[in-house]
Amino acid sequence: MRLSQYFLPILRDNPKEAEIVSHRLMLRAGMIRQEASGIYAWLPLGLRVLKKIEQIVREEMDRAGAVEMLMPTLQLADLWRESGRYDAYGPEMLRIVDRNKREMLYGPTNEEMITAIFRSGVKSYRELPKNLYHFQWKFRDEQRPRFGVMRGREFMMKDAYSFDVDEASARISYNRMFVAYLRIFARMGLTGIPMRAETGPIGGDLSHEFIVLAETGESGVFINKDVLNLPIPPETVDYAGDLSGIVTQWTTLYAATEDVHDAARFEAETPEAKRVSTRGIEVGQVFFFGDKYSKPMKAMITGPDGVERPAQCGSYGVGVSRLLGAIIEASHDDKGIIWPESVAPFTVGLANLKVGDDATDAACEKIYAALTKAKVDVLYDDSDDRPGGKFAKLDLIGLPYQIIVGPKGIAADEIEVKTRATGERETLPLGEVIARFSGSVWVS
RNA sequence: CGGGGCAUAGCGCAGCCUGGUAGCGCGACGGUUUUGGGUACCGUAGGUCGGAGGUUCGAAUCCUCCUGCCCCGACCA
Repeated sequence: MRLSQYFLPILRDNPKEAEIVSHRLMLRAGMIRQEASGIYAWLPLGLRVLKKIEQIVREEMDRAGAVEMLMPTLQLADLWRESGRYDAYGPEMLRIVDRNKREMLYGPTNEEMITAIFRSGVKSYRELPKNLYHFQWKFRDEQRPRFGVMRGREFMMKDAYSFDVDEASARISYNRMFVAYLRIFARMGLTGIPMRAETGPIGGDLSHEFIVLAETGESGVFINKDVLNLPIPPETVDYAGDLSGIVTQWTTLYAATEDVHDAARFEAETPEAKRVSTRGIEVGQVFFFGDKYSKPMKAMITGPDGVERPAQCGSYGVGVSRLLGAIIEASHDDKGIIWPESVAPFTVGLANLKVGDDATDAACEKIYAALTKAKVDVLYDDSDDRPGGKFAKLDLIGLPYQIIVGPKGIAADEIEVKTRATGERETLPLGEVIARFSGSVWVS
């Protein structure tokens, strides 16, 4: 992409409304624009990252055996009356009346709808288990939106719903999601730590929140720091096999948010030197809730014994739009964002330091064409901005690699390649730069 | 939802107390400079002062109401 054709409204000053670093950087880097309190337009650069995150989640969900679909944002109030939640949900739910005076709502979640869909299509235990998911915008009319996309009113969420014949098999479904979540966050360069969460009236041990550690996080957390070094399940993990060993490994060491924190137990289980008390951002949650919706909504399954029982269900959320904020909180410096390569909006930023100089222009065009052909995402800064401005802009938007082409370097057949994360620079001849980034053996 | 604040040019702000018809920095645009970590100089454009009403000869400025936004707390993916 040529910057001259792109839409990248960089802000040089900090907008006064942005308090925390991820919010400031997203506004300054031209990723989002606020349209109303807690509601954002996703500008081209922000949308690219959102899509990258979505794709990682999709790949891991599919790998774990879940099936993608798409449910609408608007739902009928009557559906929510079936579960009793229409009245139970407070003013957080945005209620809408259509032209025919039908009561509707902008969905804050989809348990009711998925249960209705499921019950119309599945009747027998032979068709189970099932896990259906979608990516969709949700709306919760928060009393106090803040922190940019980390706590907006409109937000993108991946929500999955599992259906099983009994609790034992539901536990297997739960474990699959648990393992998939470990991989999802790791692929984004985050350590998503599963923590004991409140299970509400259902009880049991099948509820975990996945938390990314960050000083600016909204909840206090207490962990045994060894949990940070546990192994992430590999891509080849067998989702058809027994995953309970992995789940046990990740749930044995102490890790809990302040709501469920048990100080006495923390101290008893965790050597003093290993105790860490910090803050975190919730980026996902896995939850088994049994027949909470399937029972009142009569989503019945006939078992092998011929008896009908409500399906045993769980739901599994990932805060997709919130993850942008979480990743930036975890990965930035005083110059700007440092994107992990897996979610970066572009892999390479190509800076032409002297647009109009024949040799520099030609070298940039050659690199741009070669990398584009090799399917490397390149943002080519072909503007006539000052060199200093280009450097600052590339550092701000945080692309993993910068290829810097100027007349001085070209004269010596030297092109500078800078790695954003480390600040490391090396100079290479043009041919090697192209080979390095377009070769199939590229090592980052 | 309780408490506190803000609203003046694209962004950040001054002017308001003590009414006299709007200003600064950055950015944008046009030049000069040909430049390797947001360069310097010259010039230009851009604002119904959030909205409505009121007081006054006269309101960005004083009064009332409304709207939007932010911060602290309670609440939350």
